[in-house]
Amino acid sequence: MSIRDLARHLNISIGTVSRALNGKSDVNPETRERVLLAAKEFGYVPNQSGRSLRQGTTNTIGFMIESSIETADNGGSFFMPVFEGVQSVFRRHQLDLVALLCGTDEDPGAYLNRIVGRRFVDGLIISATMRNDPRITFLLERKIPFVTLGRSATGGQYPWIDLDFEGVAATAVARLLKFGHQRIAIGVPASDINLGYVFVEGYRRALSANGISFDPDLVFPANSNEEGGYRVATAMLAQKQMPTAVILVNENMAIGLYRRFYEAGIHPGRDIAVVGFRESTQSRFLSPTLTCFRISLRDLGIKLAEALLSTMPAFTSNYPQDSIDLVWPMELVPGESDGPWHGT
Amino acid sequence: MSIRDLARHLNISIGTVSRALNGKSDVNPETRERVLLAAKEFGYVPNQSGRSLRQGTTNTIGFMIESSIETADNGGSFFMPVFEGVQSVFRRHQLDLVALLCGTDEDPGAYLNRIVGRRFVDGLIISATMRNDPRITFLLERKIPFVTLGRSATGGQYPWIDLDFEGVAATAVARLLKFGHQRIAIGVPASDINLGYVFVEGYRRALSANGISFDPDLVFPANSNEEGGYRVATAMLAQKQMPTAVILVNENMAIGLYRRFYEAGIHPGRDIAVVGFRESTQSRFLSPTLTCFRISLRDLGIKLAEALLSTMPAFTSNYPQDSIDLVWPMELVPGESDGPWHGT
DNA sequence: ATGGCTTCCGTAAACGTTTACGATTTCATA
DNA sequence: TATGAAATCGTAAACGTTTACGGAAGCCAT
Repeated sequence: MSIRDLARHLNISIGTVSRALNGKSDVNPETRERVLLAAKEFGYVPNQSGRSLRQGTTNTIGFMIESSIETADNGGSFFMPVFEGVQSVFRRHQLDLVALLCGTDEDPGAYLNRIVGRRFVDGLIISATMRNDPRITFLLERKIPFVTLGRSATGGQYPWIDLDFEGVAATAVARLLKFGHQRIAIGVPASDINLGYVFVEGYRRALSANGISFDPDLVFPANSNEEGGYRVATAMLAQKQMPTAVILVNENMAIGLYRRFYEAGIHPGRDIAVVGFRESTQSRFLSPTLTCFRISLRDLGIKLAEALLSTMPAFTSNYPQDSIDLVWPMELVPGESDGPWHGT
Repeated sequence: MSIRDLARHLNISIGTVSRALNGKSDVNPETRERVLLAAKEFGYVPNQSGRSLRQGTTNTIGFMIESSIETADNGGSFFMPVFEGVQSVFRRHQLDLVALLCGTDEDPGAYLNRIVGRRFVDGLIISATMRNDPRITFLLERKIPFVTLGRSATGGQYPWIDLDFEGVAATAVARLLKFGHQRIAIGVPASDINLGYVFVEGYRRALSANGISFDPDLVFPANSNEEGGYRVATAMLAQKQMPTAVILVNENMAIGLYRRFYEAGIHPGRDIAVVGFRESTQSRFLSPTLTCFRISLRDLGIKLAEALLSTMPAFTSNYPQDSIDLVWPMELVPGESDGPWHGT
């Protein structure tokens, strides 16, 4: 069922059919009606390859999400709602969104090169941004529209949206200090992911703002999953003077940390204060429920989509290019996992 | 950088370039060498649209995963590893894999129609199969190669791979009976997803095999997330004679159930036995650790890919079509969440 | 020397669209 | 009636590939 068949059936030229379907002005309203009707009747859907070839645009956007061993187990819970939000915007513009997962056995750069080289997508959303991210320089020099979820130290002019990890760390520190805690630990990702730097930077600044000196022994790098949280707790227990509070970079670490403390007979929320990121269905059902930060991932996705569209020539009129760099604020949700310090 | 540019630069025809790149036999080894070298030098990657248009095949496979509200929070942890496995197979055949997430505000049928109509993919992997799944009949009549993750009651001839939920339920029941439990509850998805039927069927059969009559009051339908587990526990607590054991369809429900029992002062593993599905990083770090079932999701993905390839004409020679319907066995991993019954 | 076979390569058509351009008709206006 | 503008539509080229077909050259056996 090609446009040619449709034209033959209607006894008009394929050019007219195409114009009718694409809403061009120079076509009789009556014939347009006939074309649209026939198209619906035969279930005609334009062949994307033919269209792409002619227009040089594929009408699809790629969302590159990581699937590393480290985060494979929990990454999905984060990305799904974001994806939803992105898609809700793109659908309005007839853009299809596909998720691109680079396998762990393939180099992300090579993967990206193949995807981009094939002219597979018109634009890209990049996540899990590294501090030095070769993907960014690659896309910049190829002039492919993209937006990153997570800022980066990589140079160049490109839009990004980032969660306010600095603010999260600062808020958590301030809260714990107010509770009377003095030795506040922090669990950060061991990888080169940029948010780790931002997170610890916020932590450091909040401490110094309150006149507390930064102690590198209180920074615990770990994988950002349950196993990492378990290791953080183990490391904390091994210290001469155990911290009385800990801030974690996600909720999966909290589960592992809870476990280790459970084994040691230490009760989070009573014997030690825990603040995590991010509020989720899980965080509300842990025992104790986790003090964490709320964010609408769907809204985040919407913003991401809009930021990307603002850099794509065909859409830049609808989405002005002002202030596309954005630090996403988050609201603290108190749980049972932290509270006043009543230790020695 | 098109094939034409490449040909011009090498002073040969574009036909020869194409043949050289595609490994056809009728091309001088020496010129092939030159072509390959130049292609690499200029970073030439064939335009997928042009290729698709000519060949009628897109070299991409779609993996349709659901993103419903219910499972958005935990679905990712399941799919990511499966995706990895699928991709590892497809990469060997130069096939690109993309994840297709149908938004919650769009009808899955319409979504599929658009994707298929555009000739976007050569084949599809369908997951979260419903008991009556219109997607299946649609793909069958369109003759699009596909494989489903999860069997279905929908008629027709198509390959599927399913986890052995029937076996899981049976094994769990047998184990709990051996522990002396008599009133064994089961938490099942409230939706029309097919695995719910299979799950409860295995439960029912295992009971009758052991001479225990099936009690519908012990079947608790719920959303398969933390909140659902919480509700199951609440419903259990409300019964005159509370069940002494419960089998859950996933680990997220276990977290919610744990929470509700925690609030009621009831300790899973001591006061009530819990068996969940599926072993994950999480299940090992819950307190108590969850008795559940192990499965290699990556291997599952590999099998899915092979099953799909066996139905695609271009690959059917490498992947024979025998026995593509597969029930995936799973191994029980004992945890702390169940044990002998020492109640009244 | 002729014929036939092999090897290698160029030519051109085809895939399904979109769109610039020109042709035809209509219609109001001078 | 002649003229020009507006409305509508058909024609054909172009996008980047692949591939069927045929031609040219080289080689060997007759």
